[in-house]
Amino acid sequence: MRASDRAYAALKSDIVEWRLIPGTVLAEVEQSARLGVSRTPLREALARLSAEGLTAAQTGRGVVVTDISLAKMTQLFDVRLALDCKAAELAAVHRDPHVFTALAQRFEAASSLIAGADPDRRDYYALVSELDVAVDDAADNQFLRQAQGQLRAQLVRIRRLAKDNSERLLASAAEHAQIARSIAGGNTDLAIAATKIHLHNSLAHLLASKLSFDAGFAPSRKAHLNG
Amino acid sequence: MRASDRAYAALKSDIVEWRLIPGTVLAEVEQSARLGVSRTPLREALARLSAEGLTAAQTGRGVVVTDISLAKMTQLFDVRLALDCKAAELAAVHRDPHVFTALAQRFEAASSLIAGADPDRRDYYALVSELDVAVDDAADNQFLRQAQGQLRAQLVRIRRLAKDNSERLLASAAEHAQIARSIAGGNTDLAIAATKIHLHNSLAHLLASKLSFDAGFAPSRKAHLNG
DNA sequence: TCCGCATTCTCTGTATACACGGCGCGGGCT
DNA sequence: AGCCCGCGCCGTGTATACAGAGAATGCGGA
Repeated sequence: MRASDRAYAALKSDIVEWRLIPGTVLAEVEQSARLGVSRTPLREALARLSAEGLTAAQTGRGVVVTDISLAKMTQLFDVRLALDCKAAELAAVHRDPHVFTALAQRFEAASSLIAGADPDRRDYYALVSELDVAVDDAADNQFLRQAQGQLRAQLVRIRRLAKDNSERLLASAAEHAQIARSIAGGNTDLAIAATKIHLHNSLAHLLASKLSFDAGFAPSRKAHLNG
Repeated sequence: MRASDRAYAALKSDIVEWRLIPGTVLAEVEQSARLGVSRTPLREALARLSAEGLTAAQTGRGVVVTDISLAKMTQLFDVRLALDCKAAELAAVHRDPHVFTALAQRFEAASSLIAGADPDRRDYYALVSELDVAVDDAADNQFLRQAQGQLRAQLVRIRRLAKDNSERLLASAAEHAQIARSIAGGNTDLAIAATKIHLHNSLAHLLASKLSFDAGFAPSRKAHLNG
């Protein structure tokens, strides 16, 4: 694997998992030393991250990890609403029914995943990713896939803010199961409706979590600067 | 201005204006010599172009200018339908009525622009861009803006394939006027409907142009390779 | 004559050295 | 004592040198 790919993957992982918090300045020499690559591939990695919006280039001061405001989360979900609904619509037309029926069944049995010991619920989120990939594959649209990819990087980072209690996750699983069943049935209207429902509930949950997160943990902006 | 920015702008211009046709291999040393920059900033420019989908990195053989198939045009407009409708919807909510009323009036008087001498209709397309920018500004959504930006780069290139006769351009102007008036009126449903109409007609026109273009000018794939 | 292998050549990927610019700090002047 | 100017350092932006990998071509054998 190329050094620039390793640097990109490492930085992206560090950002979405909050090891590098918003506001952190990513100096080239510092990061290249930390990651064990030279400045050239690191610059390529930073350019890719900036194109995805995970970092932003500040004139003279290098690139900084972007922050996530309430307004941005709402904006993100506005675009997700448009893209995910279109993806669900296209997938419902071109889908292989067996694939989505199988996914629906796994979501309907997801309570075992959610009840598991892992506090990060990796098994459950892996299943969600499987559905995302299946929808992308069925939609078969490279532009849609590309646009979705950029949004999902932000989304994984936002997810860490959410208080993922079992209650919400069980509801989320049911919503995903509804989406998968609708796509399996080839019902575009239903697939779109189910997607709208899910995104609405997800955003509502995230906004509530973000409010309590800001209130309880990082009330001032200073906490973002001493990374 | 930075050398990487100049290289990016020059290459992007060369690609969207068909001076570099699809299939052309952009070797780093060759292009860096042609553009008068060194390989490092050129690589950054190529990376940005590849992220936008105007070029694609082929393992070992460098980056090549991507081609535009009928299927890709349809895919592109599927995503545009989702994003432009969402943009129109958001713009209709947050708009400044005066801005869009003025734009609607200019589109209604656009026959003078279309009747002009310029075969490329730059004045008219500049007006279209003004509307795009106004919608983006009114929608006020950075993620939407980012996704739109990537699609529009492809679109400008596709536009060059279209046989822009006065008839279609007059109809297009009327459709844009309808969109602007709907947004000015704050009517989201109407703005979405007008956008759908316009995109449908645009795609139909482009597909017809592409068919005759492929049939009359580049029937074989060889023409893409000797760039 | 055709297929396969090896060699060579070119191109990418990476590292490093250098230049330019901005920002901060310290000293001097008012 | 406060403000302004200048010097120095750190940071990015660019150029270039080097190494490794992949593809094309040519030669030899079947």
